[in-house]
Amino acid sequence: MRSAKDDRRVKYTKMVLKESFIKLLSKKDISKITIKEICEDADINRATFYAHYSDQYDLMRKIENELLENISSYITEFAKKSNNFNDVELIEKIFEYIKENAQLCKLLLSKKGDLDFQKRVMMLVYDKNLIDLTNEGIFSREYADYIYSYTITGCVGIIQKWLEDGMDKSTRFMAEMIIRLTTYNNAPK
Amino acid sequence: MRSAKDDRRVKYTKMVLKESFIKLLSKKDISKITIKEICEDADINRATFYAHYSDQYDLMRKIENELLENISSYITEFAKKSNNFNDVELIEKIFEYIKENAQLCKLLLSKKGDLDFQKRVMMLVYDKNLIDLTNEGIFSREYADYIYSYTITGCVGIIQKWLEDGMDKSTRFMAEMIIRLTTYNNAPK
DNA sequence: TTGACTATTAAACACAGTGTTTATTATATT
DNA sequence: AATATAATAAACACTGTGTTTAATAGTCAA
Repeated sequence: MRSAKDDRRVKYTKMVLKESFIKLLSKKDISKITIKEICEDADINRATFYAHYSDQYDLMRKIENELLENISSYITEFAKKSNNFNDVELIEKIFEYIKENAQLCKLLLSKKGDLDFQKRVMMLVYDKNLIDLTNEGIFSREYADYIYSYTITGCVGIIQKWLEDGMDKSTRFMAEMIIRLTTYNNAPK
Repeated sequence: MRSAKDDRRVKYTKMVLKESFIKLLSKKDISKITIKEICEDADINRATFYAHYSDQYDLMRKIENELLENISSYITEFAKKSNNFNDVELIEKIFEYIKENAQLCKLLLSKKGDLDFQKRVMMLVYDKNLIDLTNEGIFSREYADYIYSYTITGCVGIIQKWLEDGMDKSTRFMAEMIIRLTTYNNAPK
């Protein structure tokens, strides 16, 4: 069962292209990065780039999706190993992951990054693991949807600030704060 | 006191360039929009574009700043006219402005827009007019900063959802919800 | 290790858009 | 009406794009 995806050459090509792209992204905005430039840095033929990606934005999107998958399995792994954990610990895991992968995360989760992607990261936690506000009957349906949006984007803002400040607060401090801020008890039925 | 800014020709040039750019932006991503394309649509010489803007991102930034100023004066105007108003009414004004300028606001405030700009819009309200959480002594300084980030970006998320849903909730409904969500009473000193 | 497979390569291509300059024309302001 | 200057058309060299070609080199399964 031979697949191009498993070919060492392909793996190498994609790896170095991603590395060079990230290196460039830390220096300038994606709109100013050219494909020629990425390929020269990676020492990969330009035609080869086009065999895998349509442009720098496509490459970016694929890096984002990979990060998303990595965070997801990181959390799943944690949930499997420890059979007794609470919400704070789970959210702490997210912060730990970000800290361990700070270089990339700083680029993708900063205020210059793509908000839609950042929301998806937050949804990883909230969709699967946290209290469903509607089911608890605290809020009406129409309220719950808005609260969900508020919570998700609010958390994005928190993480951005944490990254901007050089991640000086502990992961535990952050996780506890998030839990506190996202637990509402002051809205009408 | 003659200034190039006041020249009718300049005003016209800038106006049609902005119009064409916004028209294009509603059809495709800014990264796919070329200066040649903008100029052809606006029927303006390309050299003239460069006399005013460095590229499409520069043009975008200037449109954003203008919108920001317009919202700001819209609010100031309201505050001047009515000598008795509360926070809900003030926030309602923001929603009203967005509704009145839906075409542009949908582009700049949507999830594809620039988060940093969107935060600045939210700060217009929060910095000047709403309760200073720290001063009230409810939160410690380090908490207050994070709560501020959470609140600002959270509000961005709410407005995005409102726009995505076709602004079907009333401006009053939205304003009251925002007030309710951004009034915290469950954090430690 | 061999042989089939295929990813990568260098080179070339036409093409589109960039950013700037030049002399000329058109318009605005006082 | 005179002066100032914004906008223009045309041309420029240049950079990057996306694709194609035939040759090369690396990979994997038997």
